[in-house]
Amino acid sequence: MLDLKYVAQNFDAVVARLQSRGGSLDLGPFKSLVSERRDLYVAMESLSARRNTANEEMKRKAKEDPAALEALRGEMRTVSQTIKEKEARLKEVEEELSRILLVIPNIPHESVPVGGGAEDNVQVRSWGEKPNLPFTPKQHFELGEKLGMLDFERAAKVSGSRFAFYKGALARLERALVSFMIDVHTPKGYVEMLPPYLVLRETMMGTGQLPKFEEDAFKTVGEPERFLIPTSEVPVTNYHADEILDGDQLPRKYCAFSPCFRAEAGSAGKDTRGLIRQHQFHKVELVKFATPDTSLDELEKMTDDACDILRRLGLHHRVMLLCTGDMGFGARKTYDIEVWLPGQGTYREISSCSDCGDFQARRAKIRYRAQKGDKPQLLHTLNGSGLAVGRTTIAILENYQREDGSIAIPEALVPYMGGLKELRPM
RNA sequence: GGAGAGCUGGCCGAGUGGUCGAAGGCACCUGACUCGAAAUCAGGCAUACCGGGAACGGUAUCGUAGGUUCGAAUCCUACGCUCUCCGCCA
Repeated sequence: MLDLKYVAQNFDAVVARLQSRGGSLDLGPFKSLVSERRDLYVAMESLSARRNTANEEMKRKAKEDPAALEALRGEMRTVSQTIKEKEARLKEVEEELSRILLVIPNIPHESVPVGGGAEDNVQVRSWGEKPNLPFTPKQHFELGEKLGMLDFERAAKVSGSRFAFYKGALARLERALVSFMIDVHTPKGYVEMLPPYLVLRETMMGTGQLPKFEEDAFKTVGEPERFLIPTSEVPVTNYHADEILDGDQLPRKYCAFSPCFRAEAGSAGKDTRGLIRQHQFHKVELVKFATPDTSLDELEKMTDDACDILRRLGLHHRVMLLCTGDMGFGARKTYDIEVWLPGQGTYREISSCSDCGDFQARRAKIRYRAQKGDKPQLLHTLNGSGLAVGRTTIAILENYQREDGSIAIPEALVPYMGGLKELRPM
């Protein structure tokens, strides 16, 4: 959420910056609501001040002058009534304002290239090379099914489309990747976290998934309603909601494994085969809480921490700086890491690392105190996949495939696989 | 799910209709004392918004939302959360 005062004071500049993200932006009656809000506050405050002084008088007159007390009581009755009416209107105005503010995306940082979509993203670096496979590489789902280790048909029977059963050594590989990733991150200062997978509406509001993207989330029935997390960014970022952290404890770094649940509304027909786009997948997420002056630097480090996993697995990848039109709702700057998939013959996103500035912190009320005695101020939140586990499994299948359909296991994972060095049909 | 107790400032905790933004303590900051520190003493110390150059003044906030009242931390209603006991359960 953007700062009300900031938007009001820099209205045209803000609108211009937001339009670079593309899409429609309707700030509606924002400006008139802001001035009405202000007028209401002024009126209410002077009425309240009047009531408070009258109450002082009444305390005294209660004993000395019962007649005057009655007169005052009558007057105050109407004053109180007026205050209540103004209060009611103010509530409406504020609700309307926050309805508007809550669906405004973050303002892109000035270092973000302006562009309309993925084609305007800028490659900032790459690592490794495409593997030189002397045969026509297969896609991961074909490899997985031939191994007898991926079963989409039975998953559809049990759960509908966009689900999968992993079996045998491939299930173990997914589990091994989780442990491996966490073990790489924690020595770098990320505190391991196992978060709740169901969260309240206000938690989804805090990180920006709601109110705008409700159709993307799975929701439980019954009271209170809860949402299946689309990423552990949601519970972990909100872990510090309504808190004031000490400046000398920043940055705080967390690393959380969780399944992620996404309705994938609006992606009908996209990536329908295989593991690329499922309703449920695993992710190891990195979350940081940083001071405003360090957050961009922390974003660079976080992106590199995510890349480190791919380097250790020997997977060729590139880092893309997203343009204004391709960034997520809460981000002010985002790097996507794209891994090379030989079977698909394309790069696919395997991680997305974002600096959200104070956008989420304002929603979730996460602040810090730079020095003892200083005023609390909003901190900056960052999050990034480190990595999407299912897509890492895909990358291993496609990059380490052999002509006979077996899969070599990257050396770094062998200890996590109990010494197993390859996947063979079961 | 049932019964009971509770929810007050960074923390602990007093406060049952006006004198309460809220005693006292801890923590923290400043000053005195000290070579320095500890101890002690004095003072300060919530957040947000509005007005003001500032000093300062105003308004709101005692789990949340309503209600009663001229006036609510205090009374009433609902809800949430925490703790204890019982039941159930991986």
